[in-house]
Amino acid sequence: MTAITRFAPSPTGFLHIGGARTALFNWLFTRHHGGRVLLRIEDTDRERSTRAAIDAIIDGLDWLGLDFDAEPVFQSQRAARHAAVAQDLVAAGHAYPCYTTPAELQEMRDRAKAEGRPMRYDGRWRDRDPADAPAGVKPVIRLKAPQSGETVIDDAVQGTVRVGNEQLDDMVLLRADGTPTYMLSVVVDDHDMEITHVIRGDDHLTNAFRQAQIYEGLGWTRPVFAHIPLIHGPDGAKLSKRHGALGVDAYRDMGYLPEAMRNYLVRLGWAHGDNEIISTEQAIAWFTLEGVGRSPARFDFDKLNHLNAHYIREADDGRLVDAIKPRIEAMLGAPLDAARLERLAHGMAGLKSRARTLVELAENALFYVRDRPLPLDDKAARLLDADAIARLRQLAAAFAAIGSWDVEALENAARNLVEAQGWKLGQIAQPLRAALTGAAVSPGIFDVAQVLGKEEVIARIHDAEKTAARSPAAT
RNA sequence: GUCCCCUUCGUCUAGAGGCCUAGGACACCGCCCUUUCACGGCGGCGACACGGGUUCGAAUCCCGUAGGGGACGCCA
Repeated sequence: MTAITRFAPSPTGFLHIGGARTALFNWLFTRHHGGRVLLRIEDTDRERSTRAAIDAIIDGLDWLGLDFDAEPVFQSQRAARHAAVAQDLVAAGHAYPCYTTPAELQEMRDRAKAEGRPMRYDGRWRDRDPADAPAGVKPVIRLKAPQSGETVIDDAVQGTVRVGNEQLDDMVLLRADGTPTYMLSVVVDDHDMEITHVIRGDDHLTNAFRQAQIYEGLGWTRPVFAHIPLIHGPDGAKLSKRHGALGVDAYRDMGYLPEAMRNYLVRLGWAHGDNEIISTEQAIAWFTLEGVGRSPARFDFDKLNHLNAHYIREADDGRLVDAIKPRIEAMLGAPLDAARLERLAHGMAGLKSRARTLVELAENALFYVRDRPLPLDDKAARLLDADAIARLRQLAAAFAAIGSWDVEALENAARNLVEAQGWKLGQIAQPLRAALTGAAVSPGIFDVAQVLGKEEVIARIHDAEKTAARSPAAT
């Protein structure tokens, strides 16, 4: 099968997580079946569409690693084509000018509301002679929709969905000012772009009925529709700014890796057996519409974090250093020199199994590149009591005597000292950790010492002695 | 209100009539590993919304009920 799909956001805000998933599904689907994914910017609402939003969306898609097979189509530039199609429909007798005034429409709306039924245009100009047109009123063009029978959609995700045609009315195709409405634009663009599969959020499911009627009037064959469930917030309601409705750029800033994001998003509403860790290649190989669920899913940061931690562990050390460099420089307020970057690279193996996000990774890595003397957190300060300092002094002497500065030598030196003195390893390992990292938690302390180098280790131990002397830690 | 859709552990889900005393993952709780914290390993807690059918047999099929969501514009 050759598939042509499209992702069609309206640029009235950032690319939110639901849109990102819709884009992902379209992308996966076409990459799986072979074909093309297109991007169409639905910017016909010139009031609300902004260049900044367009850039944010394209930028977000790019970060997620979703590429398109052609330059984006801007819907606003196709208005003339849309209007021409509407006129064709009028000529063919499938649409007609309607001179109903806003006041009359309001009247219909009020009556509908009073009678407890949805507002439906009553078709008063449907078969009326345009010669009756009141002077000075610009008409809208409405579709002459079927009034009986039903419209049926065979949705690839939702199954067969049907609605009685009496539920639908003659929708506006062209506004009084001659501009096309969304319903018309979408149909014409999808047709002209030769879209074979329309994969979009199921908030569009009811629109599909009306669009099907337009296809009908035009005599065009319609694409396969696939309406995927929306992503909901933790409370089960539509994702709003209150919960996770952030732009994908916000997730980038929070330190998520694009591959983690893709893995998380593809598992939201789609499954392939019990597989959880799914590479993009794997997802392409496995992705089909049959695997898409019908019920909405809630966004869950815990699971995203878990996946992100996994992909951080898998990531190349150099890439991670590059990723946290700007974050660390921002925290330090100064650029990192080559020696410090080197330290980060060497320390990365121990760092990356302990971080769920790049933000955490950067924070945990800070001690490697900070200027001496290191600030101590409360727990570290408490670890460095007088006894601990005394032990550390002996440890420093043992370290100073080490010839080959490797992890094994460091650990042996420490263990020998512990044994000779009848201590427990923790009695020097924890104070050493406090002295070298300023915290009670860190990667393996001999690894840290190895990465820091002999000179720095001895110096940091001396710093700790001085600090402790200045303000004796409570016991 | 009307129409449409949805309903398996707290969350994401597997399940397409017997393989289900319902499986996996996240989270949570233990234990192991261990100098700390992670990682990893092992184990635990925990769900078929409810009520009727159909069937020898239902999480799976049908009908109701309840709950949730979405759509009802000369917005997209």
